[in-house]
Amino acid sequence: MTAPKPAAKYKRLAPEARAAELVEAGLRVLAKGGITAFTIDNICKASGASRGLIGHHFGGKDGLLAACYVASYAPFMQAVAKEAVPMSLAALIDELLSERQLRPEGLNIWLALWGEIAVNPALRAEHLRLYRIYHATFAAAIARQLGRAAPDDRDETLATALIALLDGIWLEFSIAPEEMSRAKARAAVEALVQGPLSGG
Amino acid sequence: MTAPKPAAKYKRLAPEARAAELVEAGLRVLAKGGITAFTIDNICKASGASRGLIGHHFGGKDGLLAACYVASYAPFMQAVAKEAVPMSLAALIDELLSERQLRPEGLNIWLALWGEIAVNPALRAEHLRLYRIYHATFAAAIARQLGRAAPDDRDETLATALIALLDGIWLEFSIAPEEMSRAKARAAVEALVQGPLSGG
DNA sequence: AGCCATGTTGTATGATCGTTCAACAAGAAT
DNA sequence: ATTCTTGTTGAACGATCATACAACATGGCT
Repeated sequence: MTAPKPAAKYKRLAPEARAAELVEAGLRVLAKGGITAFTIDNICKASGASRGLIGHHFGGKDGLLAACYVASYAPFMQAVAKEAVPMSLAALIDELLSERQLRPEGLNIWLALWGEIAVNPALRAEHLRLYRIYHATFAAAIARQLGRAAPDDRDETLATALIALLDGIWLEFSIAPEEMSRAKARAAVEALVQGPLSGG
Repeated sequence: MTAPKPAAKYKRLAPEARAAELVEAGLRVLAKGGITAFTIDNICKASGASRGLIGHHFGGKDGLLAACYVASYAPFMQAVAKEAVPMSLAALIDELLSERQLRPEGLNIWLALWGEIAVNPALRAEHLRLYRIYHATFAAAIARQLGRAAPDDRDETLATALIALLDGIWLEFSIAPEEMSRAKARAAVEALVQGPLSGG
């Protein structure tokens, strides 16, 4: 018999890998229980890691929360910010109402994070930065749709309105899925958008 | 000299009056610090009452939170549900974007409550009940605007869209007041709404 | 003036919170 | 095989959390 190899007590990960696992666990916790459930204990239990790790990798709970925010914005930014191949407005809306983006779990996360953005200055700064990119992408797509080279004031306003509309839809979809389906969302957007964007 | 009247150690209130004070204090706490700050200690400090009172009047923290939700919905319901004198759609929108309704403090409260609605079944049930009234009022106003006696499917869809749009505007207004003013809000609503509601 | 129903207080309690940190071990380097 | 860097652990800590409850005080009542 060879000497029994002692089972490793834990797996050692590269910092980025461990950070990614913690962010994922944090998002899972947010999806399930909102910001109230976002505690060191819950996150570590969800991740299978020990309590010291969040402090070690993110400096504390707030650091992890900010990382979760960035991570949950990422899919939207990825969908939106393809500068090389600018999407049409219809494609942009389709993407944001797709199953990939409009998912109740993801929206619970957003809801929890929004509540914190309103209150947490560091998170708000990060939100503003990302929002402006998001808004600019919409404005550009609208301008393109209307045959303009660059967005004018009216396009900016439409972009604001469209983002607000989509945000509101996400909101209803998350708060009360009983009253907002993906089909209803599409119908709602079409009902409001076709006027200003086709008529000119 | 007359005998010095000993200063009363506390003021005794009728249950409804005390409950109202606690709800108000709870809303103030939510506005300032979000759901995270919604603690017995903070609320009692804000209200000037002692810690036992919340349990006594609401059965616990959750009971007070539900009461806060109802209370913060009240102004909207009041603005919206004037069945005796149905408002025009324009008046309805005007009211909801007025200074009386669209205030950043109030919206911080909504944000905090929304985050809980998504997670708290009791709160969600209450939300559904109130939302349906809200939605019906919008649909009726839209139908009236379009010269119909009762709302059809298209009016229902428009009501959904309009509510989502207003929710989204409230959201942006609350999260990032730097990017959403009352004027921008009006412009955004007009930009999207004038098409389907004037053209027919 | 005394009684009494009940609104109010504040301490006690146990659970849970975020953070810290010294000891530990994994795994690459040698 | 040994060394060394550093990712990881988990107990300890003080702060704060929600709740319960026995003692207390108020204001109306008689």
